[in-house]
Amino acid sequence: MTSPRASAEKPSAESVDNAASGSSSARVDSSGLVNEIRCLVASKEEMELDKVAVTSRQYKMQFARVMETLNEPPEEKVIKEERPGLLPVSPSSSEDDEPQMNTPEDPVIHSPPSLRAPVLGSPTSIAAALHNSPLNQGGYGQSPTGCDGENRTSCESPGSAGDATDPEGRRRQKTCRVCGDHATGYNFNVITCESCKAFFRRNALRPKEFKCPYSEDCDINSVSRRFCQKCRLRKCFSVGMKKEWILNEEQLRRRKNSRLNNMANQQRPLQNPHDPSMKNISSPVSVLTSPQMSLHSPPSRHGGLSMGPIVSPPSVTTSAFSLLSPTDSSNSDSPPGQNRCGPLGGIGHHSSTDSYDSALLLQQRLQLAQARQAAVQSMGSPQSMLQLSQAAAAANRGVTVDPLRGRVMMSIDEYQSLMQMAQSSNLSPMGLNGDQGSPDYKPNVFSPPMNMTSPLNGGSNGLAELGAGHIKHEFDERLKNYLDGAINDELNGSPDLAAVFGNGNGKKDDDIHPGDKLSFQLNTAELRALDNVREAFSGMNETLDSGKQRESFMKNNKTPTDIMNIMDITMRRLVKMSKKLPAFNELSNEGKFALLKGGMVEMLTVRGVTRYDASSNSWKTPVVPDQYNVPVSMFDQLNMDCRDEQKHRFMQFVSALHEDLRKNELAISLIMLIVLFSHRDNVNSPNDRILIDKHHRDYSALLFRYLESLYGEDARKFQEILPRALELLHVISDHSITLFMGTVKTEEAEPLPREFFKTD
DNA sequence: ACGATGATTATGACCAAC
DNA sequence: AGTTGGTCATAATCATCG
Repeated sequence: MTSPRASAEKPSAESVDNAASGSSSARVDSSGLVNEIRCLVASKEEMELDKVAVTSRQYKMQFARVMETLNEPPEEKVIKEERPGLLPVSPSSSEDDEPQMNTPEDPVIHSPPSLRAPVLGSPTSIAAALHNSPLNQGGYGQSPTGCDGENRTSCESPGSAGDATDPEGRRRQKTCRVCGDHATGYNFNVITCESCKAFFRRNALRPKEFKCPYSEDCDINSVSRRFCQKCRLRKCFSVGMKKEWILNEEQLRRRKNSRLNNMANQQRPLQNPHDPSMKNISSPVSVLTSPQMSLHSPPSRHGGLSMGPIVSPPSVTTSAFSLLSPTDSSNSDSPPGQNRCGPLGGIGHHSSTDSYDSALLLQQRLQLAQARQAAVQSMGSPQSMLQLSQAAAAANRGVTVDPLRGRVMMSIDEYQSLMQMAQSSNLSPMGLNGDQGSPDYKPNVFSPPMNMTSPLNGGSNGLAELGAGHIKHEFDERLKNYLDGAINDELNGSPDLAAVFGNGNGKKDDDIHPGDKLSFQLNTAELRALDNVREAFSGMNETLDSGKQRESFMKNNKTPTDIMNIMDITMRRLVKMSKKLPAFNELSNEGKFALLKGGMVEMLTVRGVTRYDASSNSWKTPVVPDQYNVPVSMFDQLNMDCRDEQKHRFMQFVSALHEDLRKNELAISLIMLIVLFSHRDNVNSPNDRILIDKHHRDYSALLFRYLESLYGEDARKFQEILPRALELLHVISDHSITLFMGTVKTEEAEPLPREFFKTD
């Protein structure tokens, strides 16, 4: 079912497509490339300024206007102009304000007042909307929809907004992982806003797919989220929201019954609830299937548990501690006979893995809870961050951490036996008493992926030692999501973190420096910077559901034209990624274009290395199903004058990068940024050149610090191999321009890659 | 063809329940 | 204290009628 409203609010797909793909006749060589990249740097909202056919010239003028607005700092004006939004916006008043827009074709007028007023009131609002990506939205007060009259809770005074010194301020500072709006907390496994939570709940289980009116890669922010349901829903899934956690009919029925039950009980306050004769009368639900047991714990979270007394702490910050002490268990906020006694009613079934998870989970939650508590108490202090990192790292080692701060439900017997099992293993419950666990423990949040051989531990890890290799990959993912969120939240709230790497606002040169007194432990600014990088690259692996590029991907025998179209996907995503980088946004427009132009092929190549699968001698990608890989033999179809040399260089580059590096997404992301910021020679502006140099150094340092945090002294070996690898990369890039020459049907190839590769 | 009206749909915010 | 679904208000479109 398509939303009439959504379609009405959408910018014209046609105009956007025209703008995004550009007019091939209008583009010539580098100027065409600039236009192409400009189209990508600008988002759909920007295209919406005028509903006119976008010719190249017109678009340049639009772009100049948009860029003017982009260059203005949004916060001040947004607050000032959106304060009136606190008042309810009546249709009449809004019409009075915008008579010139009163046309059904105008998408703006069809938007709710929350969008209309700021957009029309000032172009700065557009900038605010564009700045509202999860990355750029530094704090609570920046949301353009925050004071629009609809979102009343967001309309605090400027002084109170984003005040990181009080817990409430920190809570408000959470940003939705889907759209970047103000988040309320964890919903379906991910920190989201109310709106995305509701959207997900309503649509995640829908049998029919939405259709994207654009090109399947819509940018989702607090403004654009309504434009494309499909991309919004996909984003929800890609950030880790779990449809399995939406209550099913049975669970809803129980919940309803429970409510009725409670209401009935409240209406009979004088009746003795312990009177067995009353029980069956007052409760429509049998005690044996009391919904209280499972309401907040969908099966997938706790694996479902069988008969026996259960413990159901409502959250990690409260009941997790009470679980530690049997005497405290009586403090459960649930009435006796509900949470602590009685079965679950047969939802799901538990496996040994689940049980094991639960035991570890309890410990790890305790560690995280303590660390979080400490972090809240002394926000931003190195100690608290260290504690948080240690707990997170320990959890990471265990891998089976359920990322939820939700409830844990298990029988007391089960809990005790599993605690014993866990304690008898090497995973000591460090953090509870300051013990840092096993001797080989190296505190770090960004531990290498599971499949990464660490020089520090000789390829083993805590989990393997525990014989839990069968634990599902899903938990790994959930752990990552949770840690990302938890760390980000804590960091976001820290008053000491004003100097965030790359945002140009108070960044201190000494924020990142090897040889920190904490040894290889990453400091807060480094953690934050890595988080920024991770966020920026978060869209790179999103699945591709339809579109021309996907069709190219799905072909069995891919032609060079298909290869170009496939590259187009990555190119566009790389532009999007760049836009999310505070460091990139510091540059002038020309500087941005120069970097993208200069670094695109190199970044593509680096990306290609990470996707290279030696066993099948092909590239595999997460954006389409596994079987649709791209064989390296595709080189054989390319320009015979240079294809063999290029293939050889590529394979050299593959072997030049250590396997550990290739498998580490974050490290590869950093390398790509180093590559991106290594093209200052193409830039004229002295200011840009200085900034580019600085960011190049910063990202290089950050990569080394990151590797150092993983491998200690051994990180130097990576530092030694990188220069040669990057040199090789330059050669590949320099020789790539004619690689597709004479092999591509120009009219069928996407324009963006055609700008980088001569086709005829 | 046009405007008025009610129905339908999607969204977002708030809230109670647990 | 955090997360869930329910509920309501709002806005936009569609269908119908005069």
